Order: sequence, then C-alpha cells, then structure tokens
Amino acid sequence: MAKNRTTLKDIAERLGTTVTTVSKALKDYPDISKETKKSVLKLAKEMKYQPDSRALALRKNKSNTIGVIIPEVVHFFFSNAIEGIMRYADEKGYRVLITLSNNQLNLEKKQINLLFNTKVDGVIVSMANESKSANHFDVLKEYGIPLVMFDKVSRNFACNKVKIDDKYSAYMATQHLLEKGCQRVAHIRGPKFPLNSIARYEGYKKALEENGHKVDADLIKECVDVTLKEGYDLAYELLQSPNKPDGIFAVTDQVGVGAIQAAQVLGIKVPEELKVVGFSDSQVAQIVRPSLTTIHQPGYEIGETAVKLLIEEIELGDTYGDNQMDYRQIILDTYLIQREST
Amino acid sequence: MAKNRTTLKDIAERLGTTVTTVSKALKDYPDISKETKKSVLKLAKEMKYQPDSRALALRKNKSNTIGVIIPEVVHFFFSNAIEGIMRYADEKGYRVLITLSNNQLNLEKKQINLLFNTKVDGVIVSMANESKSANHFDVLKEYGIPLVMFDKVSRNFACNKVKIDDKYSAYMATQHLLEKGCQRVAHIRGPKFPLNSIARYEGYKKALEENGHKVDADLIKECVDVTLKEGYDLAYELLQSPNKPDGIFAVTDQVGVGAIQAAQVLGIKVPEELKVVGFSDSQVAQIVRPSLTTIHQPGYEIGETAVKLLIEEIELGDTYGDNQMDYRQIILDTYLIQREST
DNA sequence: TGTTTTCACGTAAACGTTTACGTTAACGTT
DNA sequence: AACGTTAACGTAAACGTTTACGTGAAAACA
Repeated sequence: MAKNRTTLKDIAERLGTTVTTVSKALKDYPDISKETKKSVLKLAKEMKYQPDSRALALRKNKSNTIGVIIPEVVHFFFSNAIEGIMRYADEKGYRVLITLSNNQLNLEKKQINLLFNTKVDGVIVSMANESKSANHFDVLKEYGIPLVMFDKVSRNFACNKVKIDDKYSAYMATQHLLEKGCQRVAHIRGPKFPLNSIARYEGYKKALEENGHKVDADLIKECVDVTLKEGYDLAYELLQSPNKPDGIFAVTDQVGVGAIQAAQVLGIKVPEELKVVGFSDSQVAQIVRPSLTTIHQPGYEIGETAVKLLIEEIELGDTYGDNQMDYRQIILDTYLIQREST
Repeated sequence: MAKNRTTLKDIAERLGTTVTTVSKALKDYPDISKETKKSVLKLAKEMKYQPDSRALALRKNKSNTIGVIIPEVVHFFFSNAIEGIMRYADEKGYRVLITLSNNQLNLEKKQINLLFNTKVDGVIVSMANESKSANHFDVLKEYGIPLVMFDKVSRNFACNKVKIDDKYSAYMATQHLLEKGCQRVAHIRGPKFPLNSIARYEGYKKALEENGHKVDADLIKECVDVTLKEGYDLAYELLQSPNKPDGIFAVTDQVGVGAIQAAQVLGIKVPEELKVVGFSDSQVAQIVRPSLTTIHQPGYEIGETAVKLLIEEIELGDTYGDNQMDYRQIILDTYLIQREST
C-alpha cells in the first residue's frame, strides 16, 4: 500500500517533540539548540521530508505558481513563448500552469476564473482573437493579481506588455518588396482582431503611401483562420485576377507558404514574377522552396521577458502598479531575414 | 488597494451565521433550511465567492492538478501531445502543470520532485533521452501517485503506457522503400536512447532481412541531436560514398528533410535516384519539396489517451495497480502517408 | 405534562504549515 | 532572597475548507 508522506508531525512524534520545534529547526531559527537541529535535520532527511506546497501556499498566501493563457500550443510562436516562460519561471522557482483559450472569449473567461481560484501569483496572457475588449481581466486587477500581456495585447488595459512592433515590422516587410522592385504589392491580412493584424495592415499601408503607391482594395485579402490553406486560396484568387500582384506580404509564414504554393500551381515563378514575404520566421519558412523571406519574431525572448516582468511585479508586491506609470510596454526587436522568395 | 477575496467567513459574518452553515448551504446539505440556503447563495453570488482551491486541496487531499514532464515543447509531436492532454484534462476539471526535462536526467529528477511536493494527483511523462533507467520514478509509485508514460517509455517500469509501435512503423517505412524498388536502403537513426530509436532501427533491420537484404553497417548513420542539420550532414556523407544508397529511412521528418536537401545540393534527384521516408508527419513533411513520405504519429491522440488513463487511475484510487496486471500498454495506430519523396 | 423526534444550526477537529507569544528552568545579578 | 535574563521549547492561532458530531428549540407524540 502507498506510503503517506512525511509531515512535520511525523517527525515531531518520532522525536518526542512538537511540530513547532521541528519547523523552526528546519528553518534554522535561533531559538532552537544545535543538537535539536541536528537530530531534526537528520531524521527529516531519513524520512525524506518535503514541505507540502499546498499548505505553504495556504499559509503564506503565495503559491509560487503562475498561470498562462494562450490561444493554442501547436504553433511555432506560442510554443517558443511557452518555452521561454517555463525556463525562466523554473529558474526562479515558479511553477507554470498553462491553459488554452482556443481563441475563444468564453474559454478565456473560464480560464481566468480557473486561475483566479487556483490563486496563482500572477497571470500571463496572449489574448484570444475573439476578445475585443479586455474587461474580463479586470477581476485580476481588482484582487491585485499581477497580469502581463504578450503579443496579442489589449490597447487600453493597464498592465505590463511585451510585444513586437507589428506595424513597423510590416512596414519593413513591405518596404523590402518595394525596394526589390515590386509595383503591385498585395497583402493577405489577418482578421480584424487581434490588434496585430491591424497593425501589420497599417504598416503595409504606410510603406505603400510613403513610396507613392496607392492602396488598392483589390490587392488586400482577409483571412479568417490564418492557415496555409487559406493563404493558398486567397493567393490563388489574387494571382488569377487580370491585374495580378507582383509581390505579396503575408500576415504569417503559413499564409506565405500557401501563397508560394499557389504561385507554383499557377506556373508563376517566385521570386522572378512574384515576391513573397511572410511573418514570424517559423521553421516552415526555411524549408519551403523557394525559402521564404520573413520577419523574425523572437518568441522565446518575448515569453522570457513577459515572465520576468511578471515575477518582478509579484515580488514587489502591493506597492506595484498603484501608479499607472509603473507599467511598461516592452517592444522587442524584429528584423527581416531575406531568403529566396524575394 | 486590492480587494481581498471573499471567503466563507466573510459571508458568514455578513449573515450573522457561521462558516459551517455557509459551507453546507452552498453544498446543498439537507440540514440547512431553504431560506438560509437562499440567502447564502444570493450573498455568495453578490460577493463573487469562489472556493479557494488551495484550501480544498489541503482538506480533500486532492489538487485536481496533473503534472506533465516532457523533454521540450517546441516540437511538433510534443506540442500536439500537450494540446491533447490539456484539452481532455480541462474537460474533466483538471489543471495541468507542465515542466521541462530538456532531455536531461537530472532535470527530470528535479521536476519529479517538484511535482511530488506540489502534490499533483498524477503525473504524465515522456522520458528524457538521457534517462536509461526509470528508478527515479519509483518515488511516485511508493507514495501512490499514478504515473502514465507516453511515447518515450521505460520498458520495465510498471505503469500505464501509451505509444505507437515504433518497430512496426519503421518496418512499414522500410518495406515501402523496398517495394518502391530500392536496393540499398540506408537508415539515419537516432541515438542509442530512447527506446524509440532502437525500435525504429530494429524495424528497419527486420524489413531488410525479411526481404533478403543484408544489413550494411555503412548504410547506417547515427544522430546525436536529431536535427535537420544533422540529417543533412549524415545524408551528405552517405550520398558521397562510392556505394551510395537509393533509399533513406530517416528517424524523424526533420532528419528526412535534411536528407532531401543534401540530395538536392548534390544534384541527386528525389524520388528518381533517391527515395526518402521520414517519421511523425509533422508539418515540414508537407511543405518540403518534394514533399516527404512519412509515418503518421498521432500526437494529439497519444496525449489524450495518456491523460484519460491517468484520470481513470486517479479516480479509481487506491484499489488501482495493486495488481500489476492492471497496467496497460496502449498502442495507437500509425500509418504511412505516401508523398512525392517516394 | 413529559418524552421523543425532527429540524436547523453550531462546535470543533482536521488537512500541513508558520509564527507571535507564552512558559519553564537554569543561571546571573544585586 | 528576590529579581531579571536567557536559552530552549511549547501553545495556539491562522490560512480556507469540510464534515462528524453536538445542541437547542420546536413540533409531535403519548
């Protein structure tokens, strides 16, 4: 039959002393004699005593656990972000409870609730596409639970944020296409939410306008699921139109790969007749032929920075965030990686 | 300043009653009057009462949390497995604490310890490559914490296991190459551990032997990190030898893609002069050109099945596993997906 | 009227810790 | 002798729940 774990009580009983003394001895309190400490320590090791973190959490009101809510995990960017979060958290002695929003608002709410009554010390979120406002995060604020948003952040919500400059990155990408001589640059954009797709769209527009090109609605297509297949389908449409583009800026690498594949099926040569730029620098960008020029998005570092900020806020405690000014929005650098597709 | 959460005590005080009554009322105990229940319920809702799961965990000796230890998360198979675990766990009301072993034995031990004193209700593991034995998992068994292994399992350790038949899958893959007319089939294998690489190697051997081919040591190369680059390098070596192979069975898709790229650099046509089969059916297999024939490994389902078994074992309680016969090893089906590379 | 039921609620212990505070005995000081 | 100090340990409350058990009053019964 299964053994029961050793508790302070077990040690105390075997030693004919009390829980208090054992606890103090283990914590090296000054009011415990050296001999007592020695015997307690010895027995504790012998009995493989490990403090029960649930009891600790209850007593200290600190669980050393942080909650994470992300849309999905089978995703290059998110899995990198998670890995960044987990490694740093582990280093700092925090556990990581991961939950999925599946990009749905109601699930996101559910997970907030779950993390709330799990009494995590803090929460890291990348918002669901469906979440237009961030009111449902207010509850965390109200009860003083630190919150850090990354990548898909809310514009107004007051909290620490870690992201890239989507607009500027998209600007770089589009600029690159124009520099390479494209005259008609199309954009396969993401849905109206999250903010990222809007920002990328704006960066695209800005580059066009700065270079004296007008923004042509016919050259802009909008994804719903942002999948490879969608990229393929929308690029196929674009490339069949009479006035077809000679450059495509895709909102993600997946979509970009779809665009390359569509071009290939239609016998359009990449990069000679069509140049394509993706976004994120996921592995597929390196593997597709021609390989895909893209914007490097530092997922691991974003996760790491987010959890760093969170732990800082947790450990600073109540003093933090009384002043809205305390919150920071950290923008990590992106850069363009040129490959065969341009 | 941050609000404090509502506790039973808060409700009791406002109602001029006791914690017990409030608790019972919320749980619909029969010995509480309807009026009391009504007022408690009303106030609880008003004050947004949420039970504190830490206190519950302590009291009930059940945390509704399961721990997961995997080598890495930025990995097609593992991220799928995690997603399977998380979704099913969520459905069943369990939280998921994920930790990383980074394929290192000492980290794996550390995480076991962490999960142990977090008092998770059960643990799901895919073993680190470095872990040759599974003794360090004994502690969980000793204290009656259910353990399920998936994919990278230990041969002897008595517990539920979920995996695929690596040997048979590799056999299928090799058989496929032989059927396609390959005369000299090479194998770029994984390291001596985990068991999977061995099994895949054995499947490869078996197929050769059954078809009257002899196993040629020159045609077998061994990876260390099992990366795309390694696949490239080893394939490059193989393809430069005087007696070069006309078929390669790669231990993973990554390695397979590396092999295809090496062939392309050397001007060897795939599939005409060289056929390649990978393993796992990750996304890169579809994207590489020529697309990669591979073995579909159902990561999501493996994760889902593992957590299903675990929760079953958790909820059956102490009666489980007294009899070694209770443990099952579930083998999920794989199948070959033929693509352009063969 | 006295006894038993029933109802509705409260008391207290328990889960495993931590920690403020109390207690005891030995010793030192005047 | 009376008092204060100190070392070393114990008591008890607290964190937020659940639940076995106790209790008081009213209702039901004789």
